[in-house]
Amino acid sequence: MATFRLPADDLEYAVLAELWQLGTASVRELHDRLGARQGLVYTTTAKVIDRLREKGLIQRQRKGNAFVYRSRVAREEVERARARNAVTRLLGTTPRAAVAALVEAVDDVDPALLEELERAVLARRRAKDGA
Amino acid sequence: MATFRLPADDLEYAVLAELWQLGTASVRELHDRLGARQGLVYTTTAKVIDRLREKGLIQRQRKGNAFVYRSRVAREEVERARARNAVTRLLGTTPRAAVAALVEAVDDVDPALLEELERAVLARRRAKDGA
DNA sequence: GTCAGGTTACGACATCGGTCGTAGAATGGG
DNA sequence: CCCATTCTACGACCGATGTCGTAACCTGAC
Repeated sequence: MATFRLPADDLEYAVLAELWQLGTASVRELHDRLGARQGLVYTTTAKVIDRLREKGLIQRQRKGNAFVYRSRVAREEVERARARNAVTRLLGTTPRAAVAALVEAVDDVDPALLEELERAVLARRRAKDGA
Repeated sequence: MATFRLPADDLEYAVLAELWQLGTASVRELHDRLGARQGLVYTTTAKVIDRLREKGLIQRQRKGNAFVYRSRVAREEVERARARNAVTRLLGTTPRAAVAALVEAVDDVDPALLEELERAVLARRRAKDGA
């Protein structure tokens, strides 16, 4: 059975996520925490970080002989955009079937999140009713 | 605010979806329904279809001077894989926050699907309890 | 049999992201 | 002041996908 396209590892996003958590970090730190774990060489991590900077998603500041980076985008906003994007793609053609597949996927990835999902749905509904 | 990467149009998936719906279709038909709507030229649609064939996701059969195509993969299976994939990526780093963003996204894309989502969650939970 | 018109085959180019190598720049120890 | 260490800059390549253009191909009508 042909696998239906495995997307990239999303290293860029991983870097952003790490920056959200750390606040600021040097290439070295990010590499040790991300790139190295995946067997990548230092310059690979550096390149990814640099492309993020080119896109304006992160900023940097000289510190000693290196730079420390910091995210320029709010985590929530990016999460929202990502989710929005993924959901839009997923629900494009067959919304109902896709919703079921979505729930199933969440459960598969981590059963505990199914409850979380239920809570989130209820919360969202409450918010709407209230509004 | 820098947009966080707009993915491809997923023309390949659109073709697959169309084939699931139509059963079989020629390049011409698919192009009129998909490519043309996006302002693409005929050969672009044809190329996309041909790459799908190379990957073994669809098959074809001569009919007159053209080919008619048919999907080789089950819709459910692909939907599942796509959902699985998207959810895995989304929930990668910050599961809880991501779940909330997910629900919000579903609601934004189509409010009616929020109920559908709730139903799906409950159904899934019932299925698990039963199991 | 021939030819016009639709169809297919396929090479080409662009972009994006992952991946690396090399070369050049900055720094700190001696 | 000089060198080794570290870091940055950046060009290069790859695979996937979107996008076309051109050339070859087939078929049906005459």
